Amino acid sequence: MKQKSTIKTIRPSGKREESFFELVYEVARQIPKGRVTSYGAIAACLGTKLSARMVGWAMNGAHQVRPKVPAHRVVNRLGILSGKHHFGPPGKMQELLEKEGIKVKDDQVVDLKKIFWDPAKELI
DNA sequence: ACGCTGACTATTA
DNA sequence: CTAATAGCCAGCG
Repeated sequence: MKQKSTIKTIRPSGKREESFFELVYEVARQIPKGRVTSYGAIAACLGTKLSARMVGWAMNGAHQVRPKVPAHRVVNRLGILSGKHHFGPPGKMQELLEKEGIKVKDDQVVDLKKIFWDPAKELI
């Protein structure tokens, strides 16, 4: 897999392109500080719960999207920091989470059930 | 237009 | 937990 970025069409300069990604970004920005959510939860909120992969794919472009998207608050259903390697320097994602009060142990969020934020219920 | 890829999830073994 | 399989869908060559 030597694929490079490939994400560019998501942000046409000067034109607000409403795509699947934009919806993911909006939901991700709504995540309260000190809380986390899963790709499946976001996907479910968008109506495409069967396509959690697309959420992760969207997060891939979140780095270049403004305003910044708290992708570090998005983990997989087990609370594992599956996207830490895409965050740039490995360990940065965990550092950000711990900075917000989220405990991370062995690349996995502690007390996931307590800090889990469901967009389908909290965000209407 | 077709095939490949991917930061997921669920199920089965 | 791991490994394999299947489903899902947008973007790119």
